[in-house]
Amino acid sequence: MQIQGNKPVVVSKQALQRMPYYLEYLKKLRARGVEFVSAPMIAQDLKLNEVQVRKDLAAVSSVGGRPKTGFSVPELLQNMESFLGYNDVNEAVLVGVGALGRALLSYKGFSNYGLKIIAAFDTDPSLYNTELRGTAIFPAERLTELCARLKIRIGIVTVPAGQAQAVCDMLVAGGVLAIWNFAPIHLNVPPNILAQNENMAASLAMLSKHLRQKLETETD
Amino acid sequence: MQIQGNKPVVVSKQALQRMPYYLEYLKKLRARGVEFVSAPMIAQDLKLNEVQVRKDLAAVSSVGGRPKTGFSVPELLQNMESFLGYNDVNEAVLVGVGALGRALLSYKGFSNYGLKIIAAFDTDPSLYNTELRGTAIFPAERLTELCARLKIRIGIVTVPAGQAQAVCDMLVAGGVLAIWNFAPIHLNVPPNILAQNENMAASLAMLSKHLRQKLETETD
DNA sequence: GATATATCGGTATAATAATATCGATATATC
DNA sequence: GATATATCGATATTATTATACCGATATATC
Repeated sequence: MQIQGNKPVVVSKQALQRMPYYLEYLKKLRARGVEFVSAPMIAQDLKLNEVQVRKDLAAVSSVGGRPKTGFSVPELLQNMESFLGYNDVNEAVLVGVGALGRALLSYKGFSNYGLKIIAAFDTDPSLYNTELRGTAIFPAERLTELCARLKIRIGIVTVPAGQAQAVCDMLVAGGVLAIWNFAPIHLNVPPNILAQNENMAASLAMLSKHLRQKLETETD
Repeated sequence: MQIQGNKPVVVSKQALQRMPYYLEYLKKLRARGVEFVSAPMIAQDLKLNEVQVRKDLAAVSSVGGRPKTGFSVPELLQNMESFLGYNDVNEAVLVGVGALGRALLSYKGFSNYGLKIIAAFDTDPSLYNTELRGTAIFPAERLTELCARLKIRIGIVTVPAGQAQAVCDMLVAGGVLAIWNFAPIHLNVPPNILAQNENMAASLAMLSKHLRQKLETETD
């Protein structure tokens, strides 16, 4: 719960996950020079419910929208970015320099989301003391120590499923507060620590199920 | 809705997304030689509600569990894999051979999920007629044509946000039925076509919000 | 073999999230 | 300046999902 002005605004998990889509959409509008946008308009373009959009916007926007006009695009953009915390930078470490780890290290876009990966870790000695796109790679044994020393708050886990829990424990021991987990397993973390799963296997499950249904009805 | 035996079993979206975690968990049990597992046991390990687990299992498992014993691990595993469709192979194309696209092409694990990427596309001519880990890269202009000819059903979109909708349209034109979208935008697709978003920006939003709350209460 | 009990499966309730409804109002239009 | 209306914001309803409850039963234990 967050207090803005004097009305308490609750944001559901789902709503929070929709925010990045609003943000991208608003950026597109700004690029086109659009000054105002209404909830029904956004709803139409993003294929969402009008009321849902209005509630979502109410949660982030300090200033209300105006009848017949809607919301100011630049204002909404600023509110959204500050709401999502993309303005202040969070430093992170990445553990597991495999294919996926490498891709994330190479991705420049994270700076737009307030994320900065400042070190990587792996167990492969041939990688030690090398760099990938400017990020140094350290031995996994030093994970806890370096997290603590550098006051790292975010750990990105891109190791195979079998090692993910061990890595997670090391991150927690190092004082990390939030973990972005790409392994398809449940991580046990203490309360107060967030384990956010990037559940690619779940996406694949959705794809697979959809396809099966389509192909079944096709052959009926 | 799915009919097994003669009782209709509905699987909620959320339940479907939990399945991969059950699957990995069951694999771990099998590796340890565990023969039976009960819903309360799974719930405890995966930090889920016992009833939820039982309902989820009921949705996939043709055979019920037994009091005092639970479910047979191998049986459950088999049911889960066939439920998720990981046994039959779906062919896919990938569009956008950037950092992320490369990572996905390099990832061997997709075969475990019944996914096989058989071609990649990009607009960079220097990539044409090259291969990445055995997957040929074609010009993006040929996307629709090749999808249709190869009867591809799944498209993986790893292009920047600005191009995602155009790529999506080409895939749909080529007869693709399901799209796995990594761009942080909403894709407009016809009904019957699934646009499954891998919403990494949403994960970052969750991380960012959690951190902000933690750090705020710390300084109070 | 009798008894106690862990677990199951079904039904009921509660919590959460999405959508519908409606009066109020600022602004575009005449 | 008067009027019509698009949009807002608040409240009510519905849908979905999660959790609690409870009788039935197979099996472990004595």
